[in-house]
Amino acid sequence: MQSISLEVYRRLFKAWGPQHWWPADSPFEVMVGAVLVQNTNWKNVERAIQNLKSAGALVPHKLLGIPLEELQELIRPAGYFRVKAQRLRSLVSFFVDEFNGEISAMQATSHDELRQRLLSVHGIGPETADSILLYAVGKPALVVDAYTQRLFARHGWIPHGSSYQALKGHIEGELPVDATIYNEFHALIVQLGKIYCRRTPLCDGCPLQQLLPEGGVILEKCAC
DNA sequence: TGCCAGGCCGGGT
DNA sequence: ACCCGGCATGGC
Repeated sequence: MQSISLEVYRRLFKAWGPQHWWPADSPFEVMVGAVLVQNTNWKNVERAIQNLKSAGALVPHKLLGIPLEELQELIRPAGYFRVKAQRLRSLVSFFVDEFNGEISAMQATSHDELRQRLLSVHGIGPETADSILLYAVGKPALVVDAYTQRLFARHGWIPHGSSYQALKGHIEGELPVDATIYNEFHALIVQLGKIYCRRTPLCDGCPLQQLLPEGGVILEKCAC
């Protein structure tokens, strides 16, 4: 396969169509969700988001005005609530202080500079930064998550233990530089992970079945 | 009933 | 440059 990433994209998109990501009502909600979903089931994040909405806290200055302990209680369902409450404050303070709380100010910043500045925020690592770049700001930043790493490594498409940057670069090099494509690519991989992760063998019905090595040795157990 | 989810940080090799 | 323990709730 000349470009495995593009082939994966084609097959998943053909099978499942556009995923309409990120599931949120506003770019700010995307940023908040990107922190809350760190190593956490999205179902739990939905509760936390709903709590924030009910409290009217899904606006930068409102969120920053909430006492820390209160913020912790609102996001408790998302897990790591003490850590994440602080991370939310760091991110939102950054957003307000450096961009006046306006997404348009982020869009006016160059991709590389914005990524560096996001990474400098406490609690924002490579995946969260890329999620914000892509899904909140609309920049063409490919998001690599645990599913993607397992999928590509277990099929031998990249070496085991490849770094985030290595995999991101590899996939970006095989796809058109297009935020819409990157958006769907990551969303479709997550969908794949939700269905075929762990105990379910990647076999009958999986859109990627025909990409497997003959006999499916590598994927005998699991796709992720 | 345990295991794990759309990571990241800090301290130690 | 890696490796590891810690962080926490809710679903299956």
